Amino acid sequence: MSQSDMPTPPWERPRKRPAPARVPLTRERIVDAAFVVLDRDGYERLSMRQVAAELGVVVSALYVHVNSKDELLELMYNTLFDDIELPEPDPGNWQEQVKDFARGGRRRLLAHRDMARVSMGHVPFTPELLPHVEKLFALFRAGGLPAPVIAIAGDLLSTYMEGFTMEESMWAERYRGMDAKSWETIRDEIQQYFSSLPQDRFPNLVSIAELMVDESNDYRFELGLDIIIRGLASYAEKPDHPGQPAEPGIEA
Amino acid sequence: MSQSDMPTPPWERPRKRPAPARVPLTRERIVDAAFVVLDRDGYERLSMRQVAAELGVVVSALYVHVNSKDELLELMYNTLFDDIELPEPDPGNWQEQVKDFARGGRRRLLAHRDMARVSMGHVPFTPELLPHVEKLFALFRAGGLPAPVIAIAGDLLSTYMEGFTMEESMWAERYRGMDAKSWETIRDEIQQYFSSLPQDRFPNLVSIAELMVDESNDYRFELGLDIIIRGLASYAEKPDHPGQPAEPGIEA
DNA sequence: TTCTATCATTGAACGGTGTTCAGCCACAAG
DNA sequence: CTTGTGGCTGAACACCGTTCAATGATAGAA
Repeated sequence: MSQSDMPTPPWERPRKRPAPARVPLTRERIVDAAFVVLDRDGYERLSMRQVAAELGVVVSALYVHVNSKDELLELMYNTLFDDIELPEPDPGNWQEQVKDFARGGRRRLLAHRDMARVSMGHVPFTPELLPHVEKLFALFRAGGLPAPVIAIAGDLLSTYMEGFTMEESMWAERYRGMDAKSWETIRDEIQQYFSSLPQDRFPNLVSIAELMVDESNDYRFELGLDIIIRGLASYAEKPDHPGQPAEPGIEA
Repeated sequence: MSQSDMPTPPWERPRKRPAPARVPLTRERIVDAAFVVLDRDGYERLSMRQVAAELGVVVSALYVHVNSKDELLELMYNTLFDDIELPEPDPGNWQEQVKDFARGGRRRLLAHRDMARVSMGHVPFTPELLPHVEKLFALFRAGGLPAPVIAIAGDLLSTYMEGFTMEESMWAERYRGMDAKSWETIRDEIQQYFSSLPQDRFPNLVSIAELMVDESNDYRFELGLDIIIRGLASYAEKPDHPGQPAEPGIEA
């Protein structure tokens, strides 16, 4: 550290390996540094230059290991699927298994600041992500869902996960750095704003507003999940009662 | 046009009002120009400077009417709700009414290139948008949905709309400017890629893949919509059979 | 040990971006 | 005719993603 700042004395022959000097740059170290920047500064300030600075390196060094910022963001997106262990499909428990998948997804998205924004606009169709999609589809299959329903169920689930988390973190971002007390104040102000709307023109908004502020995000996420799962389950071909595979366009 | 390029002859006294010279800048004209740029160049190239150029004006002139690029994007987002006419709630037809709302939303999102990206990350809670939210909530209310379900149903529907359309236009963007023939080729390649996956490791992916390529986006969107509506309807308090308001966590 | 080839890393540059601000100039009010 | 006022200009600031010639250190060959 401080040694390298000293001028080299003339009698000191340059050593073979002066030190482990620099840890070599790798894709993994770059992704790690990107997460440090993301967590500290947020998505808007996540730049190649900041990542390079975090690694104590000049920006162009990054481009040896990563082709573009887009590619770096994709690498960050891929980490969402690291260490996921989807369970063996259990036909009697597929609904809870699917829910657990979604809960885990939300947890991972919330683990890094603005991660939902990184995730948005990526599709898990890269080769290393396909096994996970396959296992999710297996859960749906175990539930007896017909093929066309499975083909859309993944999108439905992941857009909900990402969209909900996105909204969630947008609010978190807007009031970042507030202590619990001023957040209480804000919450009251929001609630009061909705309550102050003319009751005759916005009856539903007014009556719903307190729910949207009072209920925890966990509860709301869980409820949305239930709605989706119920909708999916309504298409299940019961092993006991086959037929009625329920074409779209036919009302329940 | 060409006259203004000519040097002014010395005998020509400067006229009081040489012409209606410039149409004055307004928020509306700026938003219109922004859409021209968006449709022509896409989201990535939508910059304040490009919008200014489109109006034949220097970039800093925009900031007299618009506080930031973010505000301009919000103005663009708000146009999604222009001229929407939500119908009077019909309890017997609420499901179709809600679907129509979603279909209209998708149509509007697809009407401008990359509009889904603009929309993403905005929440319809500005004062001018609240009436539309109110009317949507009224449809849910007419369907007999309990308050907590209504409070999440809007999010569910809009994240699906935006997420689906987003994915849809990402594919469109990737193969922009291709004629129908080469698109057929691409489609075959995608299908062949999925079919070439090892059948023993990806049985579901392989069997679903052809659906995801064959079925039209319209069909898939409609199916996802059906799933959501069915899930919502399962929470409806039937006027005939009250009770069982269906708390989340209770399986259907 | 010395030379050499390779490749990660540097530093500078290019052409963009959002945003600010002192000044200018046309127009409307007094 | 004078005086504001306010929309517009042009220049500047501090960033951004990306490229590329030159450099430096390392590993292998001689």
